[in-house]
Amino acid sequence: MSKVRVRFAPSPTGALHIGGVRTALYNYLFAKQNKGKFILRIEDTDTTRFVPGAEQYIIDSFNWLGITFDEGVHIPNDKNIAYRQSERKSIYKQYADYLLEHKLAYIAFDTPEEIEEKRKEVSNFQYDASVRMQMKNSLTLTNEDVQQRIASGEKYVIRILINPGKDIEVNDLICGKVVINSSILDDKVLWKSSDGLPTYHLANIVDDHLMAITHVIRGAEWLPSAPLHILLYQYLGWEDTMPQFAHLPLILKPDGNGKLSKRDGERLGFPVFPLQWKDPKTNEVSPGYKEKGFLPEAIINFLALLGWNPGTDQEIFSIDELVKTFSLERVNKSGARFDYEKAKWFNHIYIQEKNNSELAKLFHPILLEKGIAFDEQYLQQVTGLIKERINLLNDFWDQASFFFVRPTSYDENVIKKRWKEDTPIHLNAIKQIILDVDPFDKQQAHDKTAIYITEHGLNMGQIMNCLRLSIVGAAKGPDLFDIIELLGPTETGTRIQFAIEAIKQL
RNA sequence: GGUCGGUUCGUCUAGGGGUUAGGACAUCAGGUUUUCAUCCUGGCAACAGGGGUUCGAUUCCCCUACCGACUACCA
Repeated sequence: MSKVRVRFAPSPTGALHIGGVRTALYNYLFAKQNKGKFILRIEDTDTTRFVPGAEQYIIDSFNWLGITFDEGVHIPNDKNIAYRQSERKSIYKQYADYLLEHKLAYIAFDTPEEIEEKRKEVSNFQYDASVRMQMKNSLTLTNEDVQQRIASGEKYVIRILINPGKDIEVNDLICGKVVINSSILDDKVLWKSSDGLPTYHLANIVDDHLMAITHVIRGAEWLPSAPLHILLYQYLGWEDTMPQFAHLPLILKPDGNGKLSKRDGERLGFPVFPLQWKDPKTNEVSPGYKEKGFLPEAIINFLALLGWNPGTDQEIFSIDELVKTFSLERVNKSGARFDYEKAKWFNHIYIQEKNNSELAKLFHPILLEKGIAFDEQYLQQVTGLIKERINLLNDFWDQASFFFVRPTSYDENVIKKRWKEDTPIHLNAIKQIILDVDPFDKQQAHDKTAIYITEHGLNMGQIMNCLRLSIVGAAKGPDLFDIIELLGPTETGTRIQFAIEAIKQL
């Protein structure tokens, strides 16, 4: 068997959708597993939908995710091969001409408006065998007429000629054998003279052939056009090297019906793009997983399991393990609903797996943004204390702000429930106890505080919570004496003082 | 409308002619942490419906329902 070569071929019409990321991931895993090549090809044959910056966004996204390519638009190659279809423009026409010569395609002059009109007149109008002899094309017009129209600059398209009544088999690696009758296919436009560019169908088949693609792994929305593609391989005489197809199930909305869309993310409050994306036309900004505080490894793991499973109970997979374990055979046929909660759970797991110094680095941007000066050693210690309490990197500030700034407010519920008239007296006493442990020792400070509380016949929960309140500002956070140790006795004393003053005012 | 595909806990899924239908997320309850979160333990919770085939169907076959994709000079 020839060497595995697969491709991811997005259209630069906007940000890379999470479903596209999964498609690319499965291609990547398949390529790596088979020691094959993974190619990034940009399918920009629709000039009207081209969005500047989209291609770079796609590349940036894969860089962040750690999904790498062997060939592609962003990788220089010495053979001077173009991986952007707009730059391969000159390649396609000859294949359309070949089809024309062999009477497997024909020239059609019907304008988009005329066809639109037909669609209004006739319900379920389809440009196919049933109507093509009533249309303006090289099948109905004389050769001279056709030549003259072309010479005079009349716009035309080249359509594939599909003979009705033939069963076409798609042997899909995931869906199995799917049989479709050619009668339901229309004579699809392959090439248009208006811009000299092929449509998706032609460009895709020509490029896959020229790039020696062995497996086409793509979204299930392509399954209905697979028969057309197979026909094209046959027409062009490339049947023996035709790639194998694998159509991936769709990613569905978390609620309701239909496939996941950008709007669902906005509506339900989660990203659908890897990186933040600013639409150059509308200036609308959509959040990305990165900005939300996700780790790329977590996204990869989550996406890998959305539509595929190893057949075991294992859920946590490194990318290397995925490369080893992944198989197209175990990809599901049915669509999978997107589950943001589970994505967050994966992220939580991956955060725990990082060591403190790695993780601390990921918090730098947050502190920088807040304008907080910090000591790396200190940050790493804080990280160690709070890491198990967060799901997203962005939860950091919520869980750790008090390590860097004094509380500016105190949780009213805690005050109401715990703060008594004599609380300040006892807190002052405890403050002194902590200050007196010199050099400071966490265990000693704790024990002496506990002794004080029992000796005075006080309620442990009440006093400890008030102490926490004055240091943290709320009833949350890691072990109180761990916090005190990091903050230091002096800062702790100051905070107790501040809290007593502030709460007195209330 | 037509073509194709799909349907196991709320969600992702395992399983497969005889199982207490398993796991994970979410959720609920206990425990730990004198806080909150984590963590641990446990609970709730599913084979879309109807016909076959069979001693026996969630599993195989057919039909129905529902869901989805596609049906462009878009990809």
